[in-house]
Amino acid sequence: MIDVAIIEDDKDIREHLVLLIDDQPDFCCNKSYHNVESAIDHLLDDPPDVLLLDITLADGISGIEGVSLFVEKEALFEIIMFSVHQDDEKVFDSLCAGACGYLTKNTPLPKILSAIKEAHNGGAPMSMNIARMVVQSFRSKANSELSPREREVLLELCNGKSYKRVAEALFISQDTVRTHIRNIYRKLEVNSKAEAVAKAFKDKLV
Amino acid sequence: MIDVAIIEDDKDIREHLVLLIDDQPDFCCNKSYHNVESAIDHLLDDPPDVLLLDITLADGISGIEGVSLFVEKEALFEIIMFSVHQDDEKVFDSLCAGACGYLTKNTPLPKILSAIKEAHNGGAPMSMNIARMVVQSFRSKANSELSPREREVLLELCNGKSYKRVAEALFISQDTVRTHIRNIYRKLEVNSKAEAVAKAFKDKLV
DNA sequence: TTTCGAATCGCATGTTCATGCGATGTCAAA
DNA sequence: TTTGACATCGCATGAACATGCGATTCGAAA
Repeated sequence: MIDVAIIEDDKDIREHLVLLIDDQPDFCCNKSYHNVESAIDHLLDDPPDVLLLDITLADGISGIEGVSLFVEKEALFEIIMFSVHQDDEKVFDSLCAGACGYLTKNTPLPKILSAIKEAHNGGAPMSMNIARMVVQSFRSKANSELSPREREVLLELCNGKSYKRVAEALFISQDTVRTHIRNIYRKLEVNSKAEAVAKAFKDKLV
Repeated sequence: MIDVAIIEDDKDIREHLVLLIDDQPDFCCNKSYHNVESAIDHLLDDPPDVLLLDITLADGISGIEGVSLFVEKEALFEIIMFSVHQDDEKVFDSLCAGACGYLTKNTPLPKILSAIKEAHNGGAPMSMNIARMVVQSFRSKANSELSPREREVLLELCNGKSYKRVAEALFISQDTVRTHIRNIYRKLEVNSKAEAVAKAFKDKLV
């Protein structure tokens, strides 16, 4: 028996979902709220197993801020975001904040139910295209304008090494390190170590 | 009708899978190989829709290197990794290389089939705990030992700004920037901009 | 066979940075 | 009401870095 809570500002959707979910044999759903403010104390006191959380709440705390709040307070339940949006930003912000899943609102009931089960069993249910976005975000750009040796040098920089220590690590002179870094800067269009390191992380060269 | 190819070094598993998948109404599976080397030319010439790729191949090119190869050659099919392993490294390396999904070998046939469908329809099928690992990897550590102002300064550093430009951006003197950075270094236990930036990215403070 | 990128090394100069030691004012918590 | 964290500012010095202009060698591609 999975105890499901819902925060959703649209009354129709909310009540509809509550009825449908509560009607299922293995689910119960008797905690529903129209915003985070009215839910938070209650949900912390009497935690459900899984929370379905709308992102776009009418006013006050947004769904994403809500996730952060629950995580800060060390809430015990899993949070699945429920949203019409599928912009990168909302998705990644939700997951960074601590949601374990993300469903778009067009998800049919059976999928919602299996997502809730999955979240409760330690999974990370996501709508198909959301999952693809998430996986895509890992793909490294493998910036191949850098030579192999330059990539090695950049990697050392990303580990915080000074010219001297890079030289030691790669068994070359500091002057050679200097030359490689010069070329790296030209190719990456930067002109400081910090910028090079930042670019390396942003472009997933590491 | 989804055309499935398999690279798997264990003869029993391979032949078993081929038979099971090919037997399904909406699937065909007549491309199976025991390693990447013997598959690559054929799969590039006559691409399937989806490739199930074992990670731990007996010898030669590993499954992960295989993904990189196919991606380099701009192969047209989706790749689902198929592995007994669920170490972070193998999973993330696979996705970084360009796989769109990751199944553990204990996955029952119906799940394998729906994963293949999902991959073919633009999804990113993953075993439950793999998906959770992937989602967890987004969670920001929100290192709160830094003060708000220090976080702002660090953010500017991550954008590659010099002390002077940070000072301009935050409307404070260079000396104040220096002080903040001093404190950031102490708290993050680093002693250079590059290290601080690297740590900021690694710890997802940005 | 010549050209070109990659990798190696050297030197010199000016800039930026790291770090030591100060200081003041505010605001909240103890 | 005193402590302590935060934010602000200042100065001085040595170390690290950025960048300019060289150079040689090697191997692959043209």
